[in-house]
Amino acid sequence: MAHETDIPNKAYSPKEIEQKWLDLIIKSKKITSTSKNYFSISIPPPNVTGNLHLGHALNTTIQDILVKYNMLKKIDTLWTIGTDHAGIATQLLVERSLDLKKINTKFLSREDFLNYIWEWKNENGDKILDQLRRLGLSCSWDHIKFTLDENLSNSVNEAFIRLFDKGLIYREKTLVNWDPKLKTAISDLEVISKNKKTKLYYFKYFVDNTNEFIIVSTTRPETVFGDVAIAINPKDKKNKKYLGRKILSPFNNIELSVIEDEYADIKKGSGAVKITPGHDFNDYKVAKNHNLELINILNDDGTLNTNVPPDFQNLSTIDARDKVLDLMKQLNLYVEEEDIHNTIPTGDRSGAIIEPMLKDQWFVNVKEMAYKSVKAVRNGDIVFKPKFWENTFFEWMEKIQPWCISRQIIWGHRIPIWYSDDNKFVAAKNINEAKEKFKIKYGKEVSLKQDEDVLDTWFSSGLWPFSTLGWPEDTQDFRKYFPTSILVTGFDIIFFWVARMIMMSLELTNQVPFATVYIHNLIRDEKSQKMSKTRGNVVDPLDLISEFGTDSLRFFLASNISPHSDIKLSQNSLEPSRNFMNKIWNASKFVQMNSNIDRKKSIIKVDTFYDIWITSRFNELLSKYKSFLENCEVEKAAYVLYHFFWDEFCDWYIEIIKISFSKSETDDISNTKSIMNSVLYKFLNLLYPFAPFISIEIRNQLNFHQDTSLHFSDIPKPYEIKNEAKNVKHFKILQDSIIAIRSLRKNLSIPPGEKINCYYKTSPQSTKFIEKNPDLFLKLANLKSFKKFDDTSNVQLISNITSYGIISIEKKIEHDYIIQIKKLNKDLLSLQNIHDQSNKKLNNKGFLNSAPQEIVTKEKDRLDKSKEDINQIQNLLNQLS
RNA sequence: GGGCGCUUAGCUCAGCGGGAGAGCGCUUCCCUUACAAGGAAGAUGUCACAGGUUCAAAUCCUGUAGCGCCUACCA
Repeated sequence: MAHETDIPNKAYSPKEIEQKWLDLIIKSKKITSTSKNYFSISIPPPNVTGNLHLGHALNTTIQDILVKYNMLKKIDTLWTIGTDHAGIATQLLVERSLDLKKINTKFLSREDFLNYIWEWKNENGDKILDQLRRLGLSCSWDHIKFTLDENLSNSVNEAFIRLFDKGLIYREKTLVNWDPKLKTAISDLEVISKNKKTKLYYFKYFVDNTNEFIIVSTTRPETVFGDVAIAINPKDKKNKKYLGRKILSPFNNIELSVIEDEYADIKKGSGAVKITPGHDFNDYKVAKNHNLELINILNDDGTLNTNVPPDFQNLSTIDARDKVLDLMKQLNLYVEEEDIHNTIPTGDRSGAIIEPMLKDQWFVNVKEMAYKSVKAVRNGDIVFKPKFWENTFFEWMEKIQPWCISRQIIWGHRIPIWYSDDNKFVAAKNINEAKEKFKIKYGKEVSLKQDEDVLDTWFSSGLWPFSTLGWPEDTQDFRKYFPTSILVTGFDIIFFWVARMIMMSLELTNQVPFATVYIHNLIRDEKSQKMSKTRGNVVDPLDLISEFGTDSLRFFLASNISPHSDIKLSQNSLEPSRNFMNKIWNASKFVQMNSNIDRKKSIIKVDTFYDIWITSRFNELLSKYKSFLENCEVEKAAYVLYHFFWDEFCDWYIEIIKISFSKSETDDISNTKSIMNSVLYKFLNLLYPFAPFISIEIRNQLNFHQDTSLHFSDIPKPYEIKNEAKNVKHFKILQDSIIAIRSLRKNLSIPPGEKINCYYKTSPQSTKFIEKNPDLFLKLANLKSFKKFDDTSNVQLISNITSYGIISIEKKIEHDYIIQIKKLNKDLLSLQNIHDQSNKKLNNKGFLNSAPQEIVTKEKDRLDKSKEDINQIQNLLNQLS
């Protein structure tokens, strides 16, 4: 064993190389083509507070491969880049950092607070973009978008006003999801149901001040102050007698009536349910139907308000619950409690328990928009890949609720609604327009104030594919690149984002936002756990890049995409990709060392059987590669690149041409050198979208391209090949024979260094081919001689069978051929299995009648071949016994 | 509760109607001047289970079991 330190470093080291080419690779390249053909993507904008994680890396690598592939096709390509202002997340983050500086945001004016946030944004907002740049993405880096930029804000206002004018945006006082920690309304999507173990409590409520009582069960005793009724099911015989009777609430002396409603479930709890319409969505509906009043018992911060007895005021709901329970016990109203599993609504950003609260908020009526969106997907105007995601999309769209879009925070697009003192309002882009509109609508000029709230961040994200292109202005970009070609994103934001983009786009532009939605999966750790800071299992892509190189990371991601399962990342996941880069690096070194040819002079003639073979294999690669990428099958394209290069170009082609290079230069040899260079160069073109850094470096080291300031810019043409079939078959003879000899050598424990005599027995055509290329066989199998076996010769043999004939070596006394006998027996067994299967099929009339002719022919050939091989192998075994 | 997906080699996953595949790991041999991050030769599977459709099923259909994800107001 040599020590590692003794060996000069031959491995590919990506670091300097990637630095060297980064600028060139990310430099956006404008193709000025008059063709209407285009390829455009709008990136899922990362949060401005974001930090690069593997999800971004996967998502952008997929997009970049598609973009670079289309650039190779010389198609006019646009990939917009930018960030999302991430309203709540950003505001929270800046709040916290101000808190550290002892600045209390409660005492800041809106303007001052906003200034602080902008300051933060200007200092830190490019971090995620700088990190993304390191991946070598071909985005339009010179036109970075931000959802709060003037143009995009203009789109938001325009969208709001148009939807408002169509009556699709409206204001309503209703129950909303209220985050008491953030003190804002949030949409139903931002509420996460968490399963928790809680208790169900049973209480007595006395009827009409008698001794009769009804038992009511609840998980939220603290809401007793908001109760307005007790509901029972119409079919509930047990409780029916209480109908219409009055119950005096023991807590605030409010009279509760016992009402009948289908909502009450006989099987749940006691069958009687208290109705708290101020803080429960179901109860709210019941109350509406029965014209019940509504009591709000909570302050905006979630504590109990002045509608509850003084002792309970300003308590948190949790404290209030304990206190109510105590009181219940004191009053002898407490019956029992039961452990149950319950789902608790929590805020996705704050983690706080979400309270239904009665509030005035802005909503989008999305019902009709959702219907149109479903239609667009159903009739194929938009296609999901993989298709099964369409079901998820339909399911949500079909039960979609009005979208609450107003948020009581300051970082975001301020709602373009202007109020008069008497609460009349108009929607307008600015104060002047508002005044004009107000005058037209109400006939008077008054002072107006803009709504204090801002819009849900997803409202602006929903416009992203066209707002980034300049909509509503009739810009060149919008005309040229919209609808975008494809959206690449994770399944986790199908509802948040994809669905809303489709709805907004159809409503506002009358076009789909993209033709295809490509949904990819998540990256998890090796135990298949989600990566999260709390688990501490987050892998930083930048760490992977410094350890393995960007190209390795990209190639790893590209080759591990899987429609059905998440990508699992472990310690050595990137090794295969790194090894592949190293292989490419070293093979290129070989090409370089053997490229003493004049490239300009050499005319490529595909002549020798191995040149024909490798170019034929390349053509196959090329056609698969193209069809895979046209279908967004990135992982399959990566697979064929890998196996072409490693298994075919390196393991066979290079090994063979080495042998001819060791001879004195002939025309054939310099021709082969040209082919070798050409195949490598064409391969690099195809590799470029996957591994841009190493591709460009090798291209320039080998002087494949005179102008080093250029990207790769071609999809290579296939080779024109003559006599392909015959020569490919010859190549197969060579391969099979070599493998058979090596196998024999191994089974007989003949050292690799020992030259041996070898024999073959095959058809006249194959014989002719072998005789023409003796040295290839001698060198590749390390033989002393390779001769045609003559039955009359008096040599004893040990043999292997190949698809083209028999390969044998001389039997010697020292050979222990037990292993070889075992191998031949194994071959025999599998041949017999094939034989029996084929025989059975061909004796089956159903098969002969129903199967396609080509399958039947194939089966006959298979049977014949297996018969022949079985005979051969039995002979070979006889020789050894 | 509703929906979706998965179950194939020791591990991670392709294949999705006509001969069971890849990468890693494993066994044996080899530092052969492109590459030991390498080369060569190998071993390894009732394709979850049960029915059905078909001349033919890992592949299509139905059911069962287990796993995962999404979704839902359970007082």
